[in-house]
Amino acid sequence: MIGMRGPTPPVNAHRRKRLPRAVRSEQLLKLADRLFAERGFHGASMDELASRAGVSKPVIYDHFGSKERLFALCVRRTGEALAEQVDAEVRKETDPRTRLRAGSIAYFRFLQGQLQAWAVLFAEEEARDARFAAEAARIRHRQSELMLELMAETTGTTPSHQGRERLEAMTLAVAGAYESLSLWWREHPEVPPEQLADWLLDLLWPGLEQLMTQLASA
Amino acid sequence: MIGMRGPTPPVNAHRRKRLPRAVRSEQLLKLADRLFAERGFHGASMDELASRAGVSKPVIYDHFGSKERLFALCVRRTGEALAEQVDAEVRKETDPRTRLRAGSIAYFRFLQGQLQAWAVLFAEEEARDARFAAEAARIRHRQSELMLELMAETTGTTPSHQGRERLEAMTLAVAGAYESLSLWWREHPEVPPEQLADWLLDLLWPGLEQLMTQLASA
DNA sequence: GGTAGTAGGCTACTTATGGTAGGTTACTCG
DNA sequence: CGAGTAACCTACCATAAGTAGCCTACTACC
Repeated sequence: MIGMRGPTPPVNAHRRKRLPRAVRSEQLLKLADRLFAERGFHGASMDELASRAGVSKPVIYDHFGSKERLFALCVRRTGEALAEQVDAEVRKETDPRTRLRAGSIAYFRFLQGQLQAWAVLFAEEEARDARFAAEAARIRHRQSELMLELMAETTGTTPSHQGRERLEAMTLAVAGAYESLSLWWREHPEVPPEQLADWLLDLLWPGLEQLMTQLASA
Repeated sequence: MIGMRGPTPPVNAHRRKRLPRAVRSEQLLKLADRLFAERGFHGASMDELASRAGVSKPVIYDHFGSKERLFALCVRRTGEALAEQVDAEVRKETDPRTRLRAGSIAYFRFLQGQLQAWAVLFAEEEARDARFAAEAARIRHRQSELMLELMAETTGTTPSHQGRERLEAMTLAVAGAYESLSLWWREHPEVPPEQLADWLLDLLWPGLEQLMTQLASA
């Protein structure tokens, strides 16, 4: 019967447990997180994910459509978690400079605490393929938006269109600096998050403060 | 004779012109630059490159070994060109702030003038796959090194180990800011390079200047 | 308790493409 | 003018993404 064609008689079918869709999705996402972190995007195969989940490949495709969309989802979830963490810490403070410091520390602590998440985000730079540019950009935009929001709160004004454009550009640039520093950090893990935060504050705060007052009065 | 196996009788072999290795390499690299810029890394196929070059696939593999290495080479070349351009412009000036401005303008002009190169570098973010993390990082490091060198020139001192570590981290962060702003620029191409440079200078110079004096005296 | 309907699952396949084995031909140089 | 080699070819393999088409465990309802 080897090599016979057509619909196959059941062999394994009775062995596995069926799960409700939402549960299966969550399980697959968690396993995918781990797998991508371990092997990177292109190193991870859908077959391996299927095998780890004890499920066949089409199940995964039924849930996520494609490998890219699955990866994008993983990145997005991690990015959201990071943003939430930062947001929460920032809102415990009121003074702008202290807020930036708190947010920075939260940012680096998140990466430190979840090396796995870090890898998924950009440590391995897997997240930065063109196919995920949108997701990578989304993360920077989240940070940028948060900064914009806080700046508006602080200055109590809404900048002009010109000013808003500039602010957006600058907050994205700042987010890029954080991202880049995170990569440097991988080779210098002995530096504590507070140190990184203080370095960045010294570098960026003077310019940021001036920018805020400048655009608030404009 | 359809489907026959074994060594094939010549069919096309006599048609193409043979080129010296170096010339063929250069031709392939240029075509690869264009192809990657058009389709991105994963969208470009070696078969298409071979076909465009009027050559068969093994020729490419003989020259570059693998698709990844070919891509890495393209990225590296473009990065070198960028660095040279920036370096040249910077060295026309002497005042530190003016130098940074000149370098910044050169940086953005390069991207503007060579949209193709931009795409290969990181515009499409293709260059940022894990497999090319090394190349992407190399570009940031080039910019970082240039900054470090210029700072040393300016202050006329060599910082301590501690200071050097911090400086390296900060210059990489700055390079990340440039990179990130470049991505923002893609959606706002009407902003002139000088504007971007001035924005960044206002944001970064106060912190950088202070950093320089601080570490020069330490 | 049986049975229709469906959510959840499976096997086996196709396709696309990176990469290679092994051989042929044009060019160079003694 | 005949080695020897550089440049090149055809035909193939291997891997992994993605799909067609079918099966079956669970639920709801009679």
